[in-house]
Amino acid sequence: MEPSQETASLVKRLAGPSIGKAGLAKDQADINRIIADASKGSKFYENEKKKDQELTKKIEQMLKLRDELTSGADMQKVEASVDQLLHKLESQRDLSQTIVHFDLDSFFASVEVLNNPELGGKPFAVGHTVVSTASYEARKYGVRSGMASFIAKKLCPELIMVSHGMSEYSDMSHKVMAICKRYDPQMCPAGCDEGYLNITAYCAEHDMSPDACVEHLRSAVYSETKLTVSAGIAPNTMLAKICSDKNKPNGQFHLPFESEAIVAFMGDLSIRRVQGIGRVSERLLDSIGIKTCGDIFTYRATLSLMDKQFGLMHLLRTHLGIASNSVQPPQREERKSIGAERTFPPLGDKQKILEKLHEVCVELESDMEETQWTGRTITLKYKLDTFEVFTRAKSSTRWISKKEDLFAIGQELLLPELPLTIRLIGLRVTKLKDLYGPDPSIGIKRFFDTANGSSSPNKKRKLSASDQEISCETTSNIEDLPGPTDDESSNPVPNGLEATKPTSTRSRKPESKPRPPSVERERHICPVCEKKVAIENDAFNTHLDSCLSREAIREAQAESSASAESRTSPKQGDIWERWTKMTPGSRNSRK
DNA sequence: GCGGATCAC
DNA sequence: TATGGTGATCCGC
Repeated sequence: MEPSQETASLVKRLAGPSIGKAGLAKDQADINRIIADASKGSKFYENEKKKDQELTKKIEQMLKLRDELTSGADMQKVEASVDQLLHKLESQRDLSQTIVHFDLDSFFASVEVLNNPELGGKPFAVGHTVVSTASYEARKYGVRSGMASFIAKKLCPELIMVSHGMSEYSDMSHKVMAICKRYDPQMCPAGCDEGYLNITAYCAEHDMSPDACVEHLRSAVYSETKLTVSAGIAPNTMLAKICSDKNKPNGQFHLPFESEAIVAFMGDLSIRRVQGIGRVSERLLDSIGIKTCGDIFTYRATLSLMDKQFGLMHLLRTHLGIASNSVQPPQREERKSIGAERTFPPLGDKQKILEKLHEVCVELESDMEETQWTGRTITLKYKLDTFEVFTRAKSSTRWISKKEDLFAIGQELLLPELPLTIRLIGLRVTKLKDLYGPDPSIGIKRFFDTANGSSSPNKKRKLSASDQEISCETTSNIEDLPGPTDDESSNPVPNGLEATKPTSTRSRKPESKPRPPSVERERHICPVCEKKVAIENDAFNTHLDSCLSREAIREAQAESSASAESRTSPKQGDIWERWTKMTPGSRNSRK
């Protein structure tokens, strides 16, 4: 056998991001070999190789830095100071909430089997050029989500490819989410096939153990949809998510709610399993000796010296198994961007490329109209036939949402870059403004559409701070309340410095966790919906606008039972839209 | 504010 | 023959 040219890291990289997340098959080395061979020579392969080599170089530099930092430091002393931090973190551990993460088993594939029982027991995959979901039979061959279909075929020649049935997935997902909401009305969906619940109240009210509650949930989902779901039960979202994988498929896992057991559980857990640590961070950490969450403790002094590179606090919390235990549905006003992008066979002709840009503009306009957003900053994204990705952005003084405007700015950004051979074009709009209202003719649009427009004569006529105060203070409620009740978003890992000093020692219900000063944001309670809202950057304006509009809807409906629904529907829409649009041309049903 | 990178799903 | 789309965040400048 000829020795392969690839480094171990490249072979692993080519196997895709989902490998290493799940348990790896015993013959994973053979599988990786097949994947690398099938990829070899392609532009995709060359780009992956380039990225892999750049990362290797970055690691070399990082190790040099580590040696400099550690050689000049009193490691014992550093360790002692980290141990103090650990002690402080441990003292803040909150085991009072019961958090559940649920996850439908191979969701798309399971729905396909329901609709076409012939597929049962066969190796098949949902997707077109790329595998979205593989059936468990296909996974035995090494077929994984995100894998190019032609590679999946090489791994499993009998593989059946099935195209997406998005509307069916949509229906099923809605059903499942509705069932889960019975156990916590504040359920937070995390995509179409998973989500988080806080079942503390439900268990208390129904005098039920967490295990029984989750059994009940899973059996309800199965009896009402014939879909199986796995779940994890733990004191916070990070642990619950990890636990839901433990007895997959169709199982549940309950982590003991005890500090020692939790730290032991984390001890031999691969660092890759924790949210926010992807393939790159895995390699970076591996290079300094960290493979498991237990290794974080071993190398705590090094991590402390390299806080900037690794984010010490987050890793310490991870080692201890401490994370947010707050579960909240996403808020509409939290949205930061809306965009569209499309891949196509590589094009070099300027006119053809502009046609693609136009198509993207048409789609984006339609999405922005449907979801009632407008924005000021346009970012063009393009991918060359070499798979290299670039972005170019431009901020406008006007609110952009029409395809003509999108296209004009898109062209302005793209034309100076040409000539190029391009395989993907995308546009994204940021600096958003919410236009959501019950009726566009009487909605926010009418009052504020021209408010910030440079073309508008009454310039800067936007709802100012003093305007806010009027509407808010008359309802007498705007005051800094006892601090944020949830913070610590379940968002990606901050890979940077975190405060070592609590800003507050006040304890509160879901979790008492100090917020780093650098992240401290002012929040006020909205007089309408009584939720806390960031006050800066127009966010409060935006929120209040939409909230008042929703209030108007509710009053018009004069139907108290519908009020909760009407308040939450826009948020759900956002999440929904996020995954509904996962695949191009599959919004409706398959062909 | 911009551009590159990383990550989740 | 052939490797997705949406959205978020962070860092360095």
